Amino acid sequence: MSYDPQDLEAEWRERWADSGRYEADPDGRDGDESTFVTVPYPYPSGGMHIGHARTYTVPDVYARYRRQQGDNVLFPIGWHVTGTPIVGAVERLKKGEEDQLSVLRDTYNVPEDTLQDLETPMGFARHFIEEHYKKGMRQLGLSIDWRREFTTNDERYSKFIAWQYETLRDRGLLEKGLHPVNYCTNEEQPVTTHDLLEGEDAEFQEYTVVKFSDGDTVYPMATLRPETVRGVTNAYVDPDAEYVRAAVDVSEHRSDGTEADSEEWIVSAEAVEKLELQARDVEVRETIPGSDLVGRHVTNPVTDEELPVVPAGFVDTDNATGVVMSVPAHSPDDWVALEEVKADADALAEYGVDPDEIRAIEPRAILTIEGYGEFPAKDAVEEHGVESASDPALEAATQELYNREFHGGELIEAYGEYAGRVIEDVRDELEAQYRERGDFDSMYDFAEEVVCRCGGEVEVSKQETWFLRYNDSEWREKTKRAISNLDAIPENTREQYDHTVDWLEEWPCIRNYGLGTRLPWDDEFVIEPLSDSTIYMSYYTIAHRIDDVPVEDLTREFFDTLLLGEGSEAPRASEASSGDGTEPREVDERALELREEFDYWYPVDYRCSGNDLISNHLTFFLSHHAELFEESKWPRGITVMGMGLLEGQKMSSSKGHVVLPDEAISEYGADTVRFYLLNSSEPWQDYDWRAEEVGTTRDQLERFWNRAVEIIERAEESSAEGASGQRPRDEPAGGRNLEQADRWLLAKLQETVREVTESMERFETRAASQTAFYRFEEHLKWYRRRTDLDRAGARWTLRTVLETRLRLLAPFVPFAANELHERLTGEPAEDVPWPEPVPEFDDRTVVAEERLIETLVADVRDIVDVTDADPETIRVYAAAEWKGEVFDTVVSEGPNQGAVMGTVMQDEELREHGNAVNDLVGDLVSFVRERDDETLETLAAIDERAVYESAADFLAREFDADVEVYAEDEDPIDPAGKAKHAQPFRPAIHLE
RNA sequence: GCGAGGGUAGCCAAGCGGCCAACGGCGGCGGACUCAAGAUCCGCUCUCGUAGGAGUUCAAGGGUUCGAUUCCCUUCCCUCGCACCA
Repeated sequence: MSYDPQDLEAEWRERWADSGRYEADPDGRDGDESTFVTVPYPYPSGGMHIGHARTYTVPDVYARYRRQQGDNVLFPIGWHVTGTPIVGAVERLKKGEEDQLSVLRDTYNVPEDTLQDLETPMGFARHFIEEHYKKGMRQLGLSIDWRREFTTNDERYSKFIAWQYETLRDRGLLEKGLHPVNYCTNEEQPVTTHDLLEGEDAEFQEYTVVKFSDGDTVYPMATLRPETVRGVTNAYVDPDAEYVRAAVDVSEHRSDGTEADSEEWIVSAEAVEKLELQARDVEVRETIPGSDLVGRHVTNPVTDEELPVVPAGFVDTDNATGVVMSVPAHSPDDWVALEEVKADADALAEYGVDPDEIRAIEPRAILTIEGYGEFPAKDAVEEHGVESASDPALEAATQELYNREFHGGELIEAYGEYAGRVIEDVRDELEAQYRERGDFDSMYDFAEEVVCRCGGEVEVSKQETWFLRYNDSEWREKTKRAISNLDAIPENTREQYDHTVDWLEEWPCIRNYGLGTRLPWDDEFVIEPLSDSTIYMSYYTIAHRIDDVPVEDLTREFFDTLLLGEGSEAPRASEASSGDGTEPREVDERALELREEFDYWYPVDYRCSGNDLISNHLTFFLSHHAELFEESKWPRGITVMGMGLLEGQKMSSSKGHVVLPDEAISEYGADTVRFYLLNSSEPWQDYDWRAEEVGTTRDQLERFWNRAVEIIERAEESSAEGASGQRPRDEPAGGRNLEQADRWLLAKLQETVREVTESMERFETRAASQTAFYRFEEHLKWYRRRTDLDRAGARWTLRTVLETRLRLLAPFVPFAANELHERLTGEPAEDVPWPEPVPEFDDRTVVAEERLIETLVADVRDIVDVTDADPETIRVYAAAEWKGEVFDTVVSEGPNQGAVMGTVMQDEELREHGNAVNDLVGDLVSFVRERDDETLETLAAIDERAVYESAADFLAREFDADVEVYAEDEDPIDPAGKAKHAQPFRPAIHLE
C-alpha cells in the first residue's frame, strides 16, 4: 500500500462530489453552531495559479476544522466579472496582440481551437471559471458548496446590487459630482491604467493656479507650491509658443458667488483643451504669440506688486497653463534661470524689455529653514555644484530642497497668521484661503506625457460621477464600531482599518463601461468592481434558491424583506387585511422563506482576504455591512493573507513565471500542495513556493503514510487475532500495560491536542500543522529510541496517537488523513469529532523524567564526543540526599542566595559540607529562578535515582556500554572521584 | 513623505524577559543499512575545547533589569498599501 496520491485523491474527490458532502443547509444545529467563511470571489481575467490555491485553501482548512468541531459550515464561492479587465483582455485577444496570445497559449495552456470561444467577455470568463478555477478548486479538495455559485453579471445578482445602491442613495450616501479621471482625447472616453501605453505610473496632480492680472486680464500661473506666492519675482512665458486670450468659466470655482462667472485668461494654446476637459467653458477670443506677452507687467494678487513677464525657452506650454511664476529664492530651477536671464539681459531688448529692470530683479525669501542661508535655492545650487539649467544635478538639488522646505521651512512674518509655521502644516489651509478670496484657482495635469494604447494623448478630465460618501461622519462612526466588534486577525490590522476609515473620502463608484450592474437610475453607468462586492456574502446564503423567483419579482421590497426583515412582522400577503384603513404592505412569502436561510448563516464569521485589500475592499465590506445591516449581522472576523512568491520572485503571468495548481497537483498531489502552502508560513505572512521544498514536503508525507499504514496493518493483525479470541482490539484501560515511554508519548499527545486547537482558533495554520506534524515526529523519534515497539502497550499507544493525529491533520491533508483514518477506524477523520485532551493521560512527572533522561543522554554524548572515547562502562551518580534538602530549601525560600544560606546553615549536618554547600546553593538558586513553580514541584517529587536506573538499559543500548547507577552518598564505585559533582537533576557521570 | 510590518546562524524560518547557542525545514558533513544509488535511520553543522565547559552572537548604537533575541529610545536597511486598479 504505497503512497499514491493521484489515485487516492481522485477517489475522495469523487466521493465528495457524489455525496454532496459540503453542501450545507440549515439543520437542527442553531446559529451558534453554524460557521460561514468566505474568501473574495476570483476574478477570472486569467487562469488560476498557485498563489490563488493558497488564498482559497486557508478558509478551507478553517472550514474543515469547524466541521470537525461539530459546526454546520458554509464555504461558498462565486465569480467576479465586473469592470474592465476581462473586457480589455478580450479586446486585446481580438486584436491579436502577441503578449496576450502568449499568456493565454503558453502560460494558461488554452488550446488553439478554444481561443475563439474567448472572444466574448463572458465566454472568456466562463473558460477560466470552468477550466481553471473550478477544476483547480476541486483538485485541491476545497470543501465548497457548489450549488451557490453565481457571477456578478447574473441578472438576479444585478437586482441585488441595484437594491443596495438605491437604498444607499435614499439614505443620502450617494452623491453626484465632478471627478478627475484619465481621459483619452482620441477615443474621447475615460481610460484605466491598463489602457495606457506610456506613463502608466504617471499620477495627475492638482496644480494651484495663482491669478496674476493685468487690469481685467488674468495670467493664471500654475504651481505645486502655493505658499511661495510672496516670493515671486517675475513670470516666464515661451516667446516662441502660441498663447490665447480666452473667456474662461470660473463659476464653479468661486465661493462668494458675487463676481463674474467668466474671466479673461491668458493661457497656452494647449491649455485650452485641458481646461475644457476639466469642465470649464472656454471661449477663445484671440491668439497671441508668446513674444507679445514678454515685457508686459502683471500684478501679484496677494502682494499687489507689479512684476515683469520674461521670456524663457524652458517653459513647457503643454504643462498646466503654460504661464509660470518664478521663485528664485526657493526654487533651484528658477535661481539658475534668473542668473542666466540676467547674464543675457541685453538680448532681451529685442522684446522691448528694459535690461536694467531684469538685472534689478532680486530673489525674495518667504521662509526660513535651518541649515540654509537667506536664499536656500542659492545654497542648494552651490552645494550640488549645479553649473547650468541643463545640469542633471539640478533635479536632485530641487528634489532635496523642496522636500526639506516642505517639512522644515517656516513662513516669514509677511504671512501674518501663518508666520512661523511649517509649510507641511499650513499649505492646504493657506491655499484654501486664497482660493476662497478668488485669488487662486486650480487645474489638473500630468507631470509627464501619457499616451493611450490607441495612440491618443491622455489628459485629465473632470467627469460627472456618482460617489459613495465614505466621509460621512455617521457612516464613519458605524464603520468604526464594526471594526471594534471585529476579530481582526492578526490583531495589528485593526489599526489599519481604523486608519483607512479616517482617510477615505468620497469614492467614485461608477464607470462608463465594463461588465456589471447598471446604475439603476442611469443605465449609462456601471457600478464598479470594488463597489459591487461589498455585501455579496449575503447573496450566497440564498443564491441557489433565488433562481426560483422570477427576475421581475426581485423588487426593492423583495430585498427589503429578505435582507432587512422589513415587513416580516406584518401580515403575510395571504392574510393581509385593510380593516384599519391603511393598506398593509404585502409581504412576499418567498422573500420571507429566503430570509430564514439568510438569518441562519449570517453574519459572516470569517472573511479571508489579501492584506493589500485592507485599504479598500475590506474596509468597504465593513462599511456597507455597518450601514445596511443590523449590528448582529456585522462581520465577526477578518483574516488577512500575505503575498506569494515563486522561487523568491514575484509571480507574473505575463512572464510565464507562475505555477499552475493542476501541474503542481499532478506532480506532488493535492495534500502536499495544501500542506506546503499552509505550513510554510502563517496565513497573513508572505510565503514562497520553492519546488525543492515542496518535493521534501511530499517525502515527509509519504514517510508519514508508510508508518501509518504499518500501524494500521498491525492493528488489523491484532483484530484478526482478536477475532480468534486471543487479543481484543480495544483493550480496556487496565489491560494496556503502558510503560513509561508510552505514558510519555500520550502525555505529549495531550499537549499537542491543546496547542493545535488553540492555534486553529487563531487561524495559525503554520503553528498548528507544525505542532501536529513535525514536532510530533520529533517526539516519535525519541519514543522509537526509548522503547520496544512490539509490546502490546506500544501498539496501543501508536494506534491511539495515529488516530488522534489524523484527526488533527485532516483539515490540512484531507485526502490522506481521511483515507488512513477510515482504514484505521472505519470512519473518515472528517466525520468524527475534533480530538479533546484526555486528562487521564496528562502526566507532568513522566514528561519531566524523560527530560532528565534526554539531558543525561546528551551529556554523555557530549563527553564522548569531546574526549573521543568509546566507553565500556558508564557510571551515573545521583546527587546525595543532603543536596536534595538544599534544593527543597531553595524552593521554599525562593531564589535568594543570602536567605537560603541563612536557613541552610542552621542545619548542623549541612554545615558540615562547608563550601560545597555555598557553591551548590549558588547553582540551585539560578536553576530555581529559571523555572516556574509547577515544574519545581514536579521535579521535587521525582526519585532521580530510580529514573536513571529505569533508563539504564536504554543508555546501555545507546552507547553500547555497561551502565551503573549509584547514589552519591551510598558509597559508590567512583574511581575518578566524579560522584561529588552530582547536583539535583544533574547527575555526575564517569566514563571508563 | 504618511500608514503598517520586518531585519535571527549558508538559505527559509520559529522564539518575543530567565528552561536560548536559540524549534523546525532545506543545504552541508560523518556514520548505519546497501553490490551501488535512492529511500530510511542515527549523530554533527557559530568559535575554541581530551569530561558534560568556555567564548562570541539574534541589523547598529544606547538604555531599563540580578538577567534581553525578547521591553524602551535613536540610527540604518528591506517589504507592502497610499484611491478610482482588480
